[in-house]
Amino acid sequence: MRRTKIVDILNEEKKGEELLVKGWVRTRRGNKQINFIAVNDGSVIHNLQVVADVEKIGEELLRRVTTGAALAVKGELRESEGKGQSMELLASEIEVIGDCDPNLFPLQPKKHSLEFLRENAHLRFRTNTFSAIARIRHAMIFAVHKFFTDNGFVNIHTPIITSSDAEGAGEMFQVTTLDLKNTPKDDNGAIDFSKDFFGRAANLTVSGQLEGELAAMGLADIYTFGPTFRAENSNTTRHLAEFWMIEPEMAFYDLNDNMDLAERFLKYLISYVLENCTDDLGFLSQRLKDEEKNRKADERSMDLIEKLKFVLSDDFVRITYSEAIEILRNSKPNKKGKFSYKIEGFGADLQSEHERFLVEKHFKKPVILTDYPKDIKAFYMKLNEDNKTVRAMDVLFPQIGEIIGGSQREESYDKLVERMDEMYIPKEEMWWYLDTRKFGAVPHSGFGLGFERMIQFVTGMGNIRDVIPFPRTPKSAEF
RNA sequence: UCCUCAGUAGCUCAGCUGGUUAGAGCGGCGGACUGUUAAUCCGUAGGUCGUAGGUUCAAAUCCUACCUGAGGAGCCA
Repeated sequence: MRRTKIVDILNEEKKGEELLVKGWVRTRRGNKQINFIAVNDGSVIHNLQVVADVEKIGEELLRRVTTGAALAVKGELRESEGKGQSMELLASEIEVIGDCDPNLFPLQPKKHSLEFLRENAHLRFRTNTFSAIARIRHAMIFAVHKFFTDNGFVNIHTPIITSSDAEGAGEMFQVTTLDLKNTPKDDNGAIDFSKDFFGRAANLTVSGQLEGELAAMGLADIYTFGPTFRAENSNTTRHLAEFWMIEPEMAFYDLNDNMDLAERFLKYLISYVLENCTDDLGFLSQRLKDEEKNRKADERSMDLIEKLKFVLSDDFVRITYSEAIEILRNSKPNKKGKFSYKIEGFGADLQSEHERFLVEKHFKKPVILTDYPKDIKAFYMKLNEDNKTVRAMDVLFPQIGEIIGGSQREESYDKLVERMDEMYIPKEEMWWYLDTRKFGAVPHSGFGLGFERMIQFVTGMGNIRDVIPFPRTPKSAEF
């Protein structure tokens, strides 16, 4: 007999059928005559209630039906006599596939803290919250590929190991096969990487952008979707040392085209999840509501699903950095000295408190900031005519902050070289990048979306370590 | 990396202005209950009070260092 997934039982008319169900026990309760077993098989957030006649199934076997144990249950699907569910499986036969010692199994049929579950990341797929997040994460992975495929983009696998250390996106993890206890030295006493595996120093990538640009200069519209590594000692709820990034790069796109695509892309992902992950979103939404009960009324945030629909319904606000500075300079908190960092005028780097003010208080919707001062942005961004600002764009979301960073790229060879000199970027190593500005250079643009931050927004999870199965952060690489 | 807070039973936490034998709820186990929904009721076991040092007649409680975790900041996605 073939096993039926619980998701299919709930979605299809199977009343009266003899079925085989396999899954893990969430809870068992009952009395001497009858037991109720909540079984979950990961296919859907809902459990299937298995009804076991104690005499028929046997007390001995039911004793082994503990929270966490794996079962195979044969029985007839029928309408439930109880109230909490419409269907239930009346067991004719139960097999314990895998026992689970209730004294040792860490997960109990009760609420656990997210911190505790993080320490038990190997088992947290058994919980409602994490199975919901995992299914939503999967749906979004699919939606990313679908969006770009439908729009004629080509997916490019950019290298995970790179030898370029000029990308400037952050501290890098070194990759080496040298014996760390006995590293070869050159004449100056420095480590001689010519003896290393690649014949040069190598790192884990911090961004696929530069290679993505190469591909866009032939395929026109490409995107990458891969792991990215930052060795920054960042200890926050929105940073990981290993995270997944989506980086589209488009030839013939200017900054406006870039913003249009970014907005359309984000809205597509949200609407895809709204349409396809109704049950899981509903669960997470309720979870947040329960959590918010402990908070003061004015600190409570919008319902998760409402919040997602709200983002879809409005255009994102698009303003320049200079306009944002003016708004902030004249804002109440700035005048009253409520900001930790006072805004005086052009040139200031926006702090999270300022971004949050713009998004959550002033506009109350996602904001795209453009045309930042060149001094606080990367070398490859296209210089504006004012010679002061660059065609950068940051998409700011409530709670998350910067979810997308992008720009129109500098396509002029001379200007790019000038910027690299100003910022001490070694040109020799970047000959291949500069080549694209020599041979048929065209205006082009792109952006990077932190995938986990997007999942945070969609699931409402406060800590980024809870939206990736096995988070890598400073001092933490368990599992 | 900086600031703040926390670390006591399997989990969530109380005890902390030093003073008998360290508590509760949940979970586990045993029992009761003819349909339960985080079932309910009765009983029961379970602790090197994060680690190391110090102060004291006496430390879960005070001090120092370290480790771990959380929140915020910076860096960014």
